[in-house]
Amino acid sequence: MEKNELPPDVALMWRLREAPRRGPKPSLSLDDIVRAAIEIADADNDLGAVSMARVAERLGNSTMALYRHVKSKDDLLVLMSDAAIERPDPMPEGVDWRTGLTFWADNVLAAIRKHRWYAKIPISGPPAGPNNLAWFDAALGVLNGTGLPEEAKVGVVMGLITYVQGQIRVAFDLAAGYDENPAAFQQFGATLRQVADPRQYPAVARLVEAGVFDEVGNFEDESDQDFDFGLQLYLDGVAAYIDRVCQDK
Amino acid sequence: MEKNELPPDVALMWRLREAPRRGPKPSLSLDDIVRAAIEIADADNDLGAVSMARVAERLGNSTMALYRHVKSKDDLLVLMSDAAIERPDPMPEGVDWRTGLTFWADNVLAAIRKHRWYAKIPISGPPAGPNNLAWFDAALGVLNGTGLPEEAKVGVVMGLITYVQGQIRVAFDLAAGYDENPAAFQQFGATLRQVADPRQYPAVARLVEAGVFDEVGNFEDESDQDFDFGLQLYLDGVAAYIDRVCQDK
DNA sequence: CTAAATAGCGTAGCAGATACGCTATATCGC
DNA sequence: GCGATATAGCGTATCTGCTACGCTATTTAG
Repeated sequence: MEKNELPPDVALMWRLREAPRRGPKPSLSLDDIVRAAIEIADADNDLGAVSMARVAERLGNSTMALYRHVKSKDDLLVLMSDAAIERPDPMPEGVDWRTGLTFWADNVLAAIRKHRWYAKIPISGPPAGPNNLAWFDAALGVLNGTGLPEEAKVGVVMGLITYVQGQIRVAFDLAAGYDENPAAFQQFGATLRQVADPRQYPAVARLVEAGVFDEVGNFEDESDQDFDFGLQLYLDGVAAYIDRVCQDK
Repeated sequence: MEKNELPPDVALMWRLREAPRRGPKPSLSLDDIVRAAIEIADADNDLGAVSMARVAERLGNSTMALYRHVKSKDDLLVLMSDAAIERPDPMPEGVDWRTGLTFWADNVLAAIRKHRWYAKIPISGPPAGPNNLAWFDAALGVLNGTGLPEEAKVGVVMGLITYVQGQIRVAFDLAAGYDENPAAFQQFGATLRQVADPRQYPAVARLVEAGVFDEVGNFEDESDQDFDFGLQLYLDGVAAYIDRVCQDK
């Protein structure tokens, strides 16, 4: 298996292009481009604000110059997503797996909260970027002490990733919607009250009756609490699973 | 609280526009438009194929005619997403909560698998469409026999929704990527072998050593298995939670 | 010194969303 | 009935954005 058999986009992500020999010195670097794109997305808090023209403008270059460094805009988005999550914070020494995974999950959310547009980037392939891989590695490493077989570790981590990705999609997309139109959220209880016919939606109607939707607290706090509640339920399940597997040994 | 205080997009979704009095008979209906848009997205298996022009063409109308029925394309997307998930299958009689939630989750996945583009539609507000609400209601209803307080039911269901949304994002986005470029997936193991330096990525390197990425089975089957594994872990956690709460009583 | 490879860029084509205003049509109040 | 009025459909035009193509200048291999 040779180096050149790597798919070109992966090679790009790992910065594995062999140094070119002839031609003018590049005035742009891939890192500059990715950084500029991230800055634009951050500044506007909106992935839609990233256009090739705007990225080029920020770098003082022409639009088409970017295409010497990325194959397409989609390419750039993938590079942005790997760059934006950076690296996980170092895991505290000697923590048990449960503390470690909770730390990890909170860490992911904190990293992505800095770049809310992350949720909007299409996942087009396996997570092959260096930063993504570092996160994956960190989560796996936490399970080293558990005695789970490798396959099982992957399953547990995949489940965790799935849950975290769900939170990213649900909570961050919603947060973007909230910024755009807070009224829709504040009216949600009232809307349901009008629209949730108790015959068709008995369980929802009961919630409305119980006033569950009436107090509108801090949006982010609540979604963090919901996330943590669900996460702990999942980890309870993992704990039971570890007991089960290790008992058999 | 009057009917007219509903946000206009919500009113649209619930088809609550009062019958207009004057003007020509509409030759287009909102339902036609939404149905046509869904058919296009399904046929191309790609949300990007849905353009206002193409939807109009399929209906034999001009592009701009659509704008008499939807405010914007984003509006149309939201309507599509609520319409596409239809209603949940009726819950089998007398099932326990665990069977019920598993049934529900599998049901969601099956419903969305018919419309893979669903994952790409931005969530811009609380899930206020009639079909979405029906799903929410169904999941809540399953927990009726458990004795959990209303707030706790919401938490459990929100966690489940989060996990399911994660699966939708991860698995379905990946499936789309797979269709586009299967090679990237088949090479994934080999790619990691080259790129996963054991010093930087010890846990991943161990997986590679163990050959976890070597056999490439059926993509959808595997992702279903992963989903179910994680789901059962979560439900184990819910079971423990229910025990805890009901013991206190 | 010449050939080859490469960086940047100007132009242009194409697709897509949608604002605006026009025309025809149906209904309301009289 | 009859005008006033609101509404449906649509043609045109504008604006934004991605990117193919080809030119020029630059650098280095041989």
